[in-house]
Amino acid sequence: MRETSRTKRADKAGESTAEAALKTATESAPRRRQARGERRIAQLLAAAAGVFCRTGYAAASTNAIAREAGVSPGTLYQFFPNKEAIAVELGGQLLQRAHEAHGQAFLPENLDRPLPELLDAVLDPVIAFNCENPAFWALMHGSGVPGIAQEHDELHVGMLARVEEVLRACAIPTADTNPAELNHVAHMVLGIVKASLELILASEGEERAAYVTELKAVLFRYLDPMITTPPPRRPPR
Amino acid sequence: MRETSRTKRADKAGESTAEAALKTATESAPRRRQARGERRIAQLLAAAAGVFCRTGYAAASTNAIAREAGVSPGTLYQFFPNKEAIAVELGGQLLQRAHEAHGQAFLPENLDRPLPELLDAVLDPVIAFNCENPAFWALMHGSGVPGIAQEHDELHVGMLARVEEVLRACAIPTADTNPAELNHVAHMVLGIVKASLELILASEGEERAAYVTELKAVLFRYLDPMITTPPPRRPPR
Amino acid sequence: MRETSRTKRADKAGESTAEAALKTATESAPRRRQARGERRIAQLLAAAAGVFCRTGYAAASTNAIAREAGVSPGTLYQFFPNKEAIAVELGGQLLQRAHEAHGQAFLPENLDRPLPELLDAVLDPVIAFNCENPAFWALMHGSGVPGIAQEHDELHVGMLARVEEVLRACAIPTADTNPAELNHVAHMVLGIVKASLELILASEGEERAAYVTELKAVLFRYLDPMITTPPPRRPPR
Amino acid sequence: MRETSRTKRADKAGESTAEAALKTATESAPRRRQARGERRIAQLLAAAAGVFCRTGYAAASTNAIAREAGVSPGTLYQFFPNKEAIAVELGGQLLQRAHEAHGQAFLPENLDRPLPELLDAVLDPVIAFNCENPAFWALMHGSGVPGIAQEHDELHVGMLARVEEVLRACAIPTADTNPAELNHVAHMVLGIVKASLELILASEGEERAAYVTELKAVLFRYLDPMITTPPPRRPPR
DNA sequence: GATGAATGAGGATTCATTCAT
DNA sequence: TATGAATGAATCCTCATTCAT
Repeated sequence: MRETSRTKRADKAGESTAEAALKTATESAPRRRQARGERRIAQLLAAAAGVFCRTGYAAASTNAIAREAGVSPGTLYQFFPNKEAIAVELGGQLLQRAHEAHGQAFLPENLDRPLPELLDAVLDPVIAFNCENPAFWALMHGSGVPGIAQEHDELHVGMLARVEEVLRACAIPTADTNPAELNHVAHMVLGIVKASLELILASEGEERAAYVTELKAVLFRYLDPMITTPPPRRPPR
Repeated sequence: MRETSRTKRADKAGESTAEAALKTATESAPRRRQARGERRIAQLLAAAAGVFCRTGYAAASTNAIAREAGVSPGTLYQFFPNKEAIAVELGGQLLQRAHEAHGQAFLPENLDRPLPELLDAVLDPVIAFNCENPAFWALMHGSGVPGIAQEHDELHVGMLARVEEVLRACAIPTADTNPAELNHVAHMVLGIVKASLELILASEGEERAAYVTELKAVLFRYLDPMITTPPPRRPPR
Repeated sequence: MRETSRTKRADKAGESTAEAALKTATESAPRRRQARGERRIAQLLAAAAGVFCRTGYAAASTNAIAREAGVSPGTLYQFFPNKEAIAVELGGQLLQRAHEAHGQAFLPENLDRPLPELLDAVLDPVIAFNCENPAFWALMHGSGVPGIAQEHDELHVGMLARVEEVLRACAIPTADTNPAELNHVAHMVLGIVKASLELILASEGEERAAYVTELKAVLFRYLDPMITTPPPRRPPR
Repeated sequence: MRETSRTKRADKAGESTAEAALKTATESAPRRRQARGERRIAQLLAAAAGVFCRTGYAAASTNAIAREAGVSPGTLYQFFPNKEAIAVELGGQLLQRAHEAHGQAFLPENLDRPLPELLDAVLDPVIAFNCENPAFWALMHGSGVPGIAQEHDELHVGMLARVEEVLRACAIPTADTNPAELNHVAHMVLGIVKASLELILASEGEERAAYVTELKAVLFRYLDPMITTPPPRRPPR
């Protein structure tokens, strides 16, 4: 009954290249208009990020977002069919960037390193990303939006998979015999990271650094005993 | 101008002594009526707990709570001056029970035990309490209600203090030199417990047990190296 | 659709004397009950007077009246079918007393006195009554209750008639030729009295006395030129 | 936490200069839109005036006002933050016009005229204003709104001052010796005017004219004896 | 595209009134 | 009778969403 779907921008994005070619002649004006549209969207999403951060998704009113973006509510609805779509789009973008950050975190070569280095390599980008995009938490945590929940779940599942992958690569003995347990460990690791992230985001300066150190200590001590590896491990995949 | 306090009962203070005398003989009826009121309150709080659990405080409508309790909206307001008061009362009751559970958890004699037993002694009641009162999380986490936030903070500070106390009792070396670091460790411990609690609450049966075990493992491995007390420890699991 | 009518007490009041006679044997118990009922009604009306005085009729809640009377809302409805009935009953009682006061004010022999004495004789009881029954104004003025409005109108009409009567007795020349004008004068007199009454009620002590004097001065100077009766008059104050 | 002030418009402050530039060419459209808003406000205020007049402030529901204005309740709240603000705005506008009317009434040159002319000069504009703005009474009298009460008090105090000024100018002997008494006289005059105004507003045509005449007669006869200014006066009517 | 007015379904809360005890 | 809980319609107000310009 209600449109849960994407934004209207997606429709334009789906234009076939053929049509795009046809328009090259008169392209300057539309392009500018399209560019302005993009700017508006970015503007709106930035505003939404700010408002969501401050008040949470539920308490954020579309009017507040429009006002923060310096446009009228009508304009907002020119680009997003409803409030949820804003969150989904914003979540998507943040997710995209999160994936990039994580891609950088879970490099294959990291798997060969000793655990402390591995933790540095994986956690630092994740922490950095979250510090730079505080709205990410606000959205992913308890927005209650189905669309977001799905995205969040996808992200979560992805991260779980990556963590499990790392754990498997580190050759935890129980992992081979009991995949369920490995899953539990991965969940715990993720949970610990999230909990610490909250402390990290809430603090700054030296305190923040201290929490980062502490997080790594927790994970190191938790995971180190699980790791069989003396030396000989072969890169996964 | 607005009553923020408990219920609206006890308005009959102005009763003439004559009438009061008339009633002493037949006091059982009023008492039964009062009992009904208490039952309603319990009913309403239970309903509120359910609704808050499902939708969170902000999205919970008083009408929904009344409906869940099987009464009319007006009845709800006979016992609570406003939505917030319901949350505060419920939070207060849960807090009370939480304090009892925690009192049982942080017994002085536990401090002398080896870490694994200490963890069992402390965590088991906390976990049990949270499993039995899932609304506790829903309320304490992000209700946005000032009264609740205060209660939560008090609880949080109290728990931090207790954790620090335990840590200090276990003679963590850094604790003496650096109280700030001890505070960070306490925060981490609490964060880890909370994160795990979420996993524990979201699962059941064997999986839940597994997460409990995992939580204890995490904390043991995190804290054990900090403990000066020399010999008698045996890795858990 | 709604009972606008009298109270339930009225029903009992209407008991035929025959029935009353039948009951004389067992009268002591009922009489006490009835007496208690009367007390309750008096209690409730007193409470209503207070609340109406403080907040006005519209803003007065039945619960507040019951509370002020020290009884439960249910009890209030045992004696009055609805909020309006309370106002009507209270208005009726006050009106009764007002009529008594006015009856004392408009004595036939006063008509023969010189104007200053006449004014004293008429105004003093009216003023005294209103000072002693401040609820009278609160109710009569802008209660918006149809029943009250009617009572008020009756009172008003009655007073107008009496004032006209006095004026006519004083043989104002225009009164004979133009009854409409006489009516206007009566209205003005009443209006002036009411306006002054408000000032009188709002003040106390010497100030109140000053306003009383002023009121009489206004009326004297207004009416004196209209009076045919030639001889001996001396300006007041 | 809540906006008590004017309307919610003027939120577009954050507009980028780029868009602002785009619009300068087509400014007529926004202006027309704004004009529509102004019209709506006027419409709503007119509706409010009507409803307040009929039912009084307290009993007037915002939905009723919206309905009377032919708009939805939401629209009303687009322009006024709450019910009180409507009353305050309406009161303010009426007060403004009242001040203009009164400014016209209390011209300095009037003070030199004989009393009957002075009364004409002062009363006629006041009466005219009140006849044209019947909502003025409804609002100023017993709205119970703090904002209004303040406005009303200011008006009242202002009028008292003006009346006292006039009285002093007319060189009432007692005024010099006893300022308190002068104040009482001013209060009486105002009270008489108000009472008469009620009669005037409630009637029409010849009757209304008659009451106007009567009011002036009352005031003339009340004040004339107080005036020192020697001879030239002629009884009115 | 942009604007801001318009909409109306809800949500919190009150209160006159009724009812079981 | 007295009690106080129960009712539900009505009130003020909000906000996601739509529409005319």
